[in-house]
Amino acid sequence: MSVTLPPALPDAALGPAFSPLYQQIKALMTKSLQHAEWRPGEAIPSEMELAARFKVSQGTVRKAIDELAAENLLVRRQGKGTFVATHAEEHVQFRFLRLMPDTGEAGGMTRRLIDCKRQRAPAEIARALQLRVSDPVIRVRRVLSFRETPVVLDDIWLPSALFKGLTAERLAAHRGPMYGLFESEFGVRMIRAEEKIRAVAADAPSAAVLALKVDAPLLSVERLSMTYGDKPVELRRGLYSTTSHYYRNDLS
Amino acid sequence: MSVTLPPALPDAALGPAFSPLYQQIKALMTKSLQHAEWRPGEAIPSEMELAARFKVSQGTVRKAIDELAAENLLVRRQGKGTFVATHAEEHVQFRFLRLMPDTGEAGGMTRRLIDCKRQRAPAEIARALQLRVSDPVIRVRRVLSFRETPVVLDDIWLPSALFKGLTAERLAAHRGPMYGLFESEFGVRMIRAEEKIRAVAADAPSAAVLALKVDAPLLSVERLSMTYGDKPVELRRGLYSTTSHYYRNDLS
DNA sequence: GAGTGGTCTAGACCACTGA
DNA sequence: CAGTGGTCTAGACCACTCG
Repeated sequence: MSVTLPPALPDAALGPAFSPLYQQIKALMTKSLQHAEWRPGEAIPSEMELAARFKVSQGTVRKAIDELAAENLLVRRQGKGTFVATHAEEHVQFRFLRLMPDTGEAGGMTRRLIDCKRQRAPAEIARALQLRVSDPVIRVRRVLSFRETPVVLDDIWLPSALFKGLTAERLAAHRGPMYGLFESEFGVRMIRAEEKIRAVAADAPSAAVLALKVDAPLLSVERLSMTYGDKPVELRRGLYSTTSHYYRNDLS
Repeated sequence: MSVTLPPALPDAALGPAFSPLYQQIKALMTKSLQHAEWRPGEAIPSEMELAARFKVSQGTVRKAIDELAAENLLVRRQGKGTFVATHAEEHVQFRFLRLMPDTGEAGGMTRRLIDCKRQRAPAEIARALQLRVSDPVIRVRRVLSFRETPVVLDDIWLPSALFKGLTAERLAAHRGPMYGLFESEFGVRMIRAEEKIRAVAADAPSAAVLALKVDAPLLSVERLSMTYGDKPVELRRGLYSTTSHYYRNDLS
């Protein structure tokens, strides 16, 4: 590998035009992940092998892996190897759902599918997902319950183009987190997400599902999830009942 | 420095009992920060100087600094040096306040102090701040407004022992973020915080201050802030109006 | 014991800052 | 220009896992 990149344009083009070697390696490795050369749950080649492949030192590969691990794309396990992160594992189940019960541990949520149907993307949804208006989308509604008590009402929009063949049956049959299904069945891996949180009053249908009074205060959590290259692939609006749960956030 | 630590107890005591050199260096540097040998905004010694002081290689110091920078305790500036992070700077003003206007940029918030008085800690506050019940605390109430519109009502509890001499006058006189004042005037630096977020209905007094109707839905943001050693030093309950703002969170 | 990631070193050179 | 942090290398050794 060379440290300097050939300039894509004459020097007139601005910009740093300098990228450290390990960043170039990181970009190459990200492509291997994106193109599913390495699949979720599998081990990637050892640091030594990668160093040989890219013709750099182990330390340089290491720094690239460090950053990918910091971004939760890879997981290192000493003595075993470096693995592609997956949403299927137990201990990462609640990386995206930040709702905690007032007392006790996270987890123990049960899912109930309400419906799953195809429709045309409304303007607002299309814009968020970078689709054309009236492009086909799949809309999923479901409820999460904690010990028989409904706590979350989710309304999920997915681009049909990426999730061909997703049906209510397949959703209902699936065990484990939804992002695990997306990953294993559709090759769509959620990397990061942005949430916008507001307080709203429950409307009649939502109140009914969540067993609350109309106008009860609810957390509205609008989540836009991105895959590789910051491409948005899911828009989700959750209504969270916070009578015995809270949304947890760590600032640092 | 030696890599192995002398065992504090006979081998019967469990535990890894192995701490890498750079972690030991990191701990020493954290103490220098905690004891104000290096003050917010100032430069710490160069990597070479620290390597000489601790009798390790530059790379080892570097790794320690890397972690402290990742935890926002230090800030690296290429060509200039490594600096102690501070809450006084512009670009970190909104590291802790995650409220964004629906349209436009963050910032532009004005503060108005409602009151600041001494009282005895109620049980719940005492527990969170790890004080004894009825230990003296300072309670501050204030409003944040965005373009003349009140948006946040904060209720803040501080242990009197740490903030001796904090008065309404000093609070009112101060420009810039409150955490900047705590840092420069009281030597208390907020390192990280945990927030618990719920949706609640506005009570009459809160509604009046925020110019909303009674029972309007509000975000209740309960923040526990910690200083070095994860010692809790502030409990804050904010009520956020989310009619034209939202709480932003990034998941990754 | 062989293979993995994790630590540590010493030295070279690069990019950035400011006097 | 000297001094800072940032990158890269080559090699040694350590801690962990598993057969």
